[in-house]
Amino acid sequence: MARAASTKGKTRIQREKTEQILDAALEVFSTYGFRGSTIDQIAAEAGLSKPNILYYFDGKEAIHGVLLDRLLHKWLEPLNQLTDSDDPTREICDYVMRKLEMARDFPRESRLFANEILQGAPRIHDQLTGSLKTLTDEKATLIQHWIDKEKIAPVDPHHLIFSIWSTTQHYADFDVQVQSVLGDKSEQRFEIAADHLNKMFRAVLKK
Amino acid sequence: MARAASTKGKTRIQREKTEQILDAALEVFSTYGFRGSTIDQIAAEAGLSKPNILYYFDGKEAIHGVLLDRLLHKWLEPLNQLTDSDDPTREICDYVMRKLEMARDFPRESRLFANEILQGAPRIHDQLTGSLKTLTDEKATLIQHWIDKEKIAPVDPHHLIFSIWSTTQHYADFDVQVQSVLGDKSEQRFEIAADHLNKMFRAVLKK
DNA sequence: CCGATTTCTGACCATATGGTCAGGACTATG
DNA sequence: CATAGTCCTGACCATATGGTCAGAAATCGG
Repeated sequence: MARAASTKGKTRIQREKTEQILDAALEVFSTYGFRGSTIDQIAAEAGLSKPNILYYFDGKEAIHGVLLDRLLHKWLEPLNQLTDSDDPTREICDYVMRKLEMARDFPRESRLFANEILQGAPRIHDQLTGSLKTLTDEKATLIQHWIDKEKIAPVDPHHLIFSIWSTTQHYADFDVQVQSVLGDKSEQRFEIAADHLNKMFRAVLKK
Repeated sequence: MARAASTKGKTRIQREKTEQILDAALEVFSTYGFRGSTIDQIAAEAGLSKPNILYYFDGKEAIHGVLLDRLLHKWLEPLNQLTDSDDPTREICDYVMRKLEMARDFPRESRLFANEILQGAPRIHDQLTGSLKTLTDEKATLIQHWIDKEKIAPVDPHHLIFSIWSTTQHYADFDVQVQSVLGDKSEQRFEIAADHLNKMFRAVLKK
């Protein structure tokens, strides 16, 4: 256990440096994945020395673990907000917009998650089959209710959710590709994406 | 230059071993990304010694390069097949199905590509802004023609293509997550995905 | 079956990397 | 301003990793 980490967030310096390190680590891990990242890179990004990093955290794995914990919480939040409503289409489209905003505002978190999943999710497999599955099943049931009440068109709820996840996260995870293909029209990519996805999911859900 | 690579694919052994190495490398690189993979891993996967690997290839980078070259060719193929037709909706849905089949049959290639893009596409940036952009622009123009002729509903062609890419590749790149969430219903995931995506894109394109 | 060529290996090297540690520098507090 | 505790560093270590090389082993053509 790193000397400082145990008494978590006690002093001002501890709080500041911890955040500084986590921010740098997010930058590095989200780009190169866990195995492709080095403590030296994180140290350089944070403007600290390697031993200083290891003064605050037990090691590379520990830093990564904290980031994943925070991430998963943040990740489930938008879906959590999906609740029953008189206007299910609007409710679902609002969810799509929240996810797209996350892709725009927190692309590093999205890429960290993508990297982890791509590599087989060795460190978050339990959460995937646990809290993520539970929440997804719950919301899929809600969507099925809407279908049963004939408020939206019949769609497979789980795969609808997959489509929402994939289309929105694409703008974070594959941003390099999106910008390359769009060229000079890249600037407004999120506005146009919002319009497009809104249209698309409305069409899918329309009875 | 590796002694064998220069006289490319001359002898039988060279052809066999080269393929053996590339297959092992695809397995490793697609899982751990370029920086996270080691020659030792590739050697172990291929059942060869490290120096033997380096007898056939100039180094880690060279192996990765060959894989990316092959990948990009394979990647552009399904989109290439998108041509003018009396039934644009069917034409586009066929493309969606081809992409989904690729996600199912060549998940390693999809993940290799995803890893490369996630890490900022340092090695294929030129192809992204070159051949990929050219082809995508061309097909976007075709789609725009269909819209102008009022054969399909008005959609942003580029973002429609992004939606196709993301929804289909999701089943390869995020397969661990998909299976975790679906649980025991994972078995038929590709059949249900095909049905769902078919419905979805038909709804989007319907006038 | 013999010499020439190709294929393969163990031993080795330089560097990178995760991590440790003794002790010095700094800071908050009485 | 003394000092107890916190914070930080240079030097160091063990292992991992990309890559090399001399020569052994296998293969091939005649």
